[in-house]
Amino acid sequence: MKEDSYDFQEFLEDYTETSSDKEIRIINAAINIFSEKGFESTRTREIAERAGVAEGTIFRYFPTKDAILERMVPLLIRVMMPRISEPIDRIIRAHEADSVEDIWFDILIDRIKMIRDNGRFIKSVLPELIHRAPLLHQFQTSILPMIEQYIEKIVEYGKARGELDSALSSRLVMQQMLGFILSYSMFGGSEKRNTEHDIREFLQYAMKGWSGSCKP
Amino acid sequence: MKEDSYDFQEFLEDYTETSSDKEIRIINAAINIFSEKGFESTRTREIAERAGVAEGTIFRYFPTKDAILERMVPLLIRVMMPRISEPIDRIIRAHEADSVEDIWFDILIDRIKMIRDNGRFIKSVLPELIHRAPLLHQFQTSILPMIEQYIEKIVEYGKARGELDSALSSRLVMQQMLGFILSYSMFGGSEKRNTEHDIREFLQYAMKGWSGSCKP
DNA sequence: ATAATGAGTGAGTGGTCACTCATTTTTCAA
DNA sequence: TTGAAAAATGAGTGACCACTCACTCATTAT
Repeated sequence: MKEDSYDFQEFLEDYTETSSDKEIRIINAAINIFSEKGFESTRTREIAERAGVAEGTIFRYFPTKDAILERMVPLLIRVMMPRISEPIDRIIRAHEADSVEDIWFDILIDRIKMIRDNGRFIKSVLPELIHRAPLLHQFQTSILPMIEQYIEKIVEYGKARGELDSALSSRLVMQQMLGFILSYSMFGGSEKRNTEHDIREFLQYAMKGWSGSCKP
Repeated sequence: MKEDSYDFQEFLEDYTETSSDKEIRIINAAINIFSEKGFESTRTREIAERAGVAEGTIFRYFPTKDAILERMVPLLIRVMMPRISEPIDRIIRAHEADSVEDIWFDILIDRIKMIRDNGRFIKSVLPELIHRAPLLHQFQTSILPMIEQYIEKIVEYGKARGELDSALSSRLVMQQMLGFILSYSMFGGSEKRNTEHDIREFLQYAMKGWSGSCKP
């Protein structure tokens, strides 16, 4: 039942514009407890205790308990955005050097690492969005189109290099990539597997299917 | 905010051994409200109202509110089990007739249909398992090995027919299949897409990658 | 030295909610 | 028809919890 606490302190300082130490301590505590027991089962008293502040202090920074969660969503978006755009931008920089397979390898490694590193943060926010349509919508409309757009870029790049079938739709590729990341993070990653090997294996079969030419 | 109610009445009568009409009406109401607002935000009063019974009646059949959820998990397992085993058994019956691709097509069609048909049921139970390790474990240990075992069977069958690469691991196939179903149900299925076409498209590329021989 | 400020506090409050139980209604065997 | 047991009821209850507010006190301004 008892899990260790993770410290997002420094991390949060980079992503919030607040200078208040207390506010960050409150969010930090909330992330940890939400991820353990979920939003509804978490008591504001508990957040205060773990943050080392008085319960009243929470309500100086957040009008309601709900507001803590609402504040986390844009924060999660801000954390994920650069983790999505940076690797793709790396590709554009090293444009002609790499094969599409190598590009995807780097992206998948990075994405699975991100989910592991920020697992607690993601687990504290995402499950609560299921029954909160406005927050879910906020999240989806800022993250999904961005991913879509970047995947499209890579697919076009791969087609231009002749590495991908010209009829291949980027929607299908996105589906496959999201699917792999999802199922790997949910089921595959729990055991001590060799992630790099698993990704290579997945990509070799996927690329063979997606390639225009046939190299057996 | 307001969603229609679905009636699992008949459906539940097949899967519970209870003969009590009231108990089924309570579970039916609980499924609907849990799926709309989540377990913690649901009031027992509300369940009673929608079930058309008094609040006290709930506690004649369930010692606590938690027990309603706990009762749902084996129920969900019982619903999913035959939906997983039946299509595979169909394959074994029509053993030499179909190609692996056609078999998988039927399975994916069936699985995505199942998620759509039982979406409300699944949505009412699964999100609550995230922070309830014992229930999650109960669910995982009864569903996952079964899927694993059946996928393995099909992969062996495909290898024997020479349709699949002999080095292909069934773990990878399961990951891909789960991934497709997950991401399709979460993101792809919301728009009015042609599901059969999408599945065919996915399978054609996947099979091309997984095949031992090379037929361009 | 004194006053003003406001972040911080935590006991208190009003409302909510899961669960109880005394009472009423239904069931059904004799 | 009757009466005893079982089922159903819903007002009541105590515990709990998000949020409030009167007060403290360190810091800054005068």
